Amino acid sequence: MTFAFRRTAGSADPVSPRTGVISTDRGDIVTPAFMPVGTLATVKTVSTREVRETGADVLLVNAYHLYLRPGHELIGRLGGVHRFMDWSGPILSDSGGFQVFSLAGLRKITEDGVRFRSHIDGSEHFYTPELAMAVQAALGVDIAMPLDHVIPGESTHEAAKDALERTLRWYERCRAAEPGLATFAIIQGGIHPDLRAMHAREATALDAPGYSIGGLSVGESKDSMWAMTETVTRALPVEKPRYLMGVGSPEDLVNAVGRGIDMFDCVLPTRLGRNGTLFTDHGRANIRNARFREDPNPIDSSCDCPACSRLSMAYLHHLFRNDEILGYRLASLHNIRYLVRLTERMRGAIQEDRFDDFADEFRGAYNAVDEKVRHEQKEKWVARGRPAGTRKA
RNA sequence: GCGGGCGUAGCGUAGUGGUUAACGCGUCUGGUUGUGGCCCAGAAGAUCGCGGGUUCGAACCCCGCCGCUCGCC
Repeated sequence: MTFAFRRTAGSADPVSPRTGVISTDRGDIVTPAFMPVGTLATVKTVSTREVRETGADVLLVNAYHLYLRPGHELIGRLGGVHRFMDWSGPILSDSGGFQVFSLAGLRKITEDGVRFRSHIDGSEHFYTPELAMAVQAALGVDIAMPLDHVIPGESTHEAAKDALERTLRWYERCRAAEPGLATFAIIQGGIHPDLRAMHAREATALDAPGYSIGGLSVGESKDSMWAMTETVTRALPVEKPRYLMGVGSPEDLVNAVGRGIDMFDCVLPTRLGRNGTLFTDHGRANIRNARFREDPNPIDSSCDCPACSRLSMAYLHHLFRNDEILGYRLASLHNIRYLVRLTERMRGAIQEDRFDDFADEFRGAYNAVDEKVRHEQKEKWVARGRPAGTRKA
């Protein structure tokens, strides 16, 4: 299996924006890249052909979910996950470490692995680094994640240190179990800068094909999220791809690329899409809002997704008001296309060495509407004689 | 025509003498970050069918009227 990353633009500063190309047997991934999430071997509500048309190079699937149902061995017998879901491009799988942490019941973590109960039927399972890798190998993915020990965001230094040391040991077991798989190292450490830096340095010494930053965007403040991201990217080698797991929103993508991140995955575009929230350059728009009832314009006139190129906001509004499935699909496609297009725009800006200007302009326009909404809310409170910015007691 | 039942927010209902009339849906507005389409949070909205009476106090008790509904001629 081939896996290679080459930078195509950007400086040698490890905490600065860059573009690149990841080469795999199933094609190239140009970076910065947004990876649509297809947890259960489906990007919810949309076909792989439609996902391909958004311009996404790579999809994400989840080993924990596919292990529990329908089973990695079954998918293996059917020719692997690419064939199963009909996606010929690269696929990255998450190991399931996060899901064991967030979904499963009765977790018991030992040095060997983690015993947990399925969130589906309560059945008991023992998930080990070796099993996580066997699952991902059976799926036949192009990039794998090691099993990591995920801990709550507010964990103490001691607990975070213990978890990251275990994650390091598990990483070595994962690579030994499936040496042929391109398996990234996941950097943990909670919100403790010294641990983050230490983990990044130790993982760098292991010469991983790429580095994932885990355990962020789980409730910590944005300030500490970006501080941790910088701490980690500063300690990572420039010539390897960096993947910020589970992030993010359009603002997050811009902020992360500015700090040298190359890859993202996030459920936000599809989850928000299913709930009627659409990304635009002027902030989020809730298509259910009454102001769109008769709006003949597309969501975003500069967008080339199926909804924006042919349909009005009034129609999308109508679909959502009636809980029509087509609405979920069109909104998901728009949001994915929006994030993919955002990565395209950022790549252009990096190549032309004007990323900072792009980022400033983007933030100004994207936050303008939020400011307006906040202002209107404040006016309403003031009009009711309530102190601005407070809630009813 | 006679007899019964019912009229409470846009809809469906709760409240049968005691603070400021409650709930669900709907409406309006936020939220959602290594995915269950859910869910969470907040807001607006009611001259309790109309008129009169009893009472310190009425959505609630009494009378009349109006409307809907069921049954019987």
